[in-house]
Amino acid sequence: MHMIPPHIHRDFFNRDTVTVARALLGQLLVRNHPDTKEPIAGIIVETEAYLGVRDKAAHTYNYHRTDRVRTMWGLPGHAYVYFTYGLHHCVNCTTMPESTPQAVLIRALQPTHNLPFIHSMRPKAKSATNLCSGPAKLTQALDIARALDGADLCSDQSPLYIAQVRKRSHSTSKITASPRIGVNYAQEWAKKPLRFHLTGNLHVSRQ
DNA sequence: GTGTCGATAATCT
DNA sequence: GATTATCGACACG
Repeated sequence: MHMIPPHIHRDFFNRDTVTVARALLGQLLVRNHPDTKEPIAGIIVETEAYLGVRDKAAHTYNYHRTDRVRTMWGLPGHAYVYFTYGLHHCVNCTTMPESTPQAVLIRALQPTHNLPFIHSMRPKAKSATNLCSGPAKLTQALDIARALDGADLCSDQSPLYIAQVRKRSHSTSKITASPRIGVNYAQEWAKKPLRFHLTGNLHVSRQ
């Protein structure tokens, strides 16, 4: 595509987590990778809110605090990257002030920048809408792993950051809310509408 | 298009 | 030793 807009301000993340999850839709996730001159990026089209110590689906439920989730307890606007299912990485944006361990999981991107790199990392993807249509697909596509845990999302010098495409108050597309994916163990928290996606977008993990 | 199932290892009990 | 904020392959039709 074309020029990448400026990086987002930390205040953006220092807000209610559901507000951030909705406001992130339409913004750009940008990866500065040492092996490629051009940034790799895509529009965020699907997110989930994880509401910290009282949310039974959150990694920080019941004040859980170990090395893995250290980043979630820190400042807003940082990448919380975790490894799961023995195979996959997923990336979150931390929200709320320090010591309020909440985050937004990025679940899908619409690729916009450096498509050759994305295709090289996802050689078996059968269609353009299958490149980044899931939380572990997009970390494969952008080569995001545990080494990026704690990266500052509010600097264009960072290996991973968010660029602000639209103003926080101005919505360009309709947003659909639905239950989060893969959290059936979380009892009453499994049904809450904490997943958000751009209505009708073809790059989401599911409609 | 749908559904089922195995892979695989860090993390926590 | 059990669990897991997933994916891709394969079987259907």
